[in-house]
Amino acid sequence: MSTATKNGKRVFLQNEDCPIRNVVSQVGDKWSILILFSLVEGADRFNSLKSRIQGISQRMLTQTLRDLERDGYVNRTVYPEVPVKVEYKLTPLGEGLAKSLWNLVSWADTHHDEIRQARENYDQSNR
Amino acid sequence: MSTATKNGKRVFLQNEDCPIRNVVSQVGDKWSILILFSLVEGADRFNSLKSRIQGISQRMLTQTLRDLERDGYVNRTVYPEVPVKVEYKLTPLGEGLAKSLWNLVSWADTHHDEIRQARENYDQSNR
DNA sequence: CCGCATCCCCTCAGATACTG
DNA sequence: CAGTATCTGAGGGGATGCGG
Repeated sequence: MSTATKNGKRVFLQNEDCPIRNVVSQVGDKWSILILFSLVEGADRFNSLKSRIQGISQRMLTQTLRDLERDGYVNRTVYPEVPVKVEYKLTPLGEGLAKSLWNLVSWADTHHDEIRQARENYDQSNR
Repeated sequence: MSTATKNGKRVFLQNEDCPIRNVVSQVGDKWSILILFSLVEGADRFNSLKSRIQGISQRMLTQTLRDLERDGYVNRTVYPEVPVKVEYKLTPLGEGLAKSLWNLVSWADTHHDEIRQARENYDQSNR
């Protein structure tokens, strides 16, 4: 895991190739997970995605899709019709990622109230 | 999941309280996961964490620990010795989060090469 | 030992306008 | 329809110096 050990404790290496960072830093941004989970239900087109992911700008949708494509999570297919149609689809790698994210998402869903409660308590104590 | 449905497709709401965003935006930052996984092995002190997480600055370690504490993932205990000793420890909530992140991390580890390969291919094609 | 305060750069991301 | 280009403000995060 790009880790070493030092007096019995795991040390996380800073280096370029830490898999945790390489994956999480991509997936952890503001939009990637939402796009990923939108595409789990099947291929979809640019503007359809845009309307399903509320609040995303055209710019960020384009950019995030490019990044996801670059990492091999998403395939982009252009259908040269008029007007143009572009479809985005998860690759097997992308489906694997989404699957391994599912735990996290359902955990987040279950414990959401608990977290919000903790935040309130903390903010009240420290003001 | 803070989602609705529109002609058979899931729509992700933009609103304040999307659990996915609330959890992922915290955990998805540059350092949180590394700290979380460092603490899975047991409570630890500030400077020990600092030396285990290579490249983290004092500022970001402090700040990220505060955020994790605020969300209820981490407990902070001050031992008024001389010099002071401060210990950080996962709460049950934090342990639950770490556990649900484990899938993702091990997936990342397994597919790291595949992703790097995809990146290289993409970068070569688009230059 | 464990922080907080300050300064400062650089990237992220929204708004807007324009193309094939 | 599916983008690209440009401008801009907000904030993430490093470096450094001080304080209990």
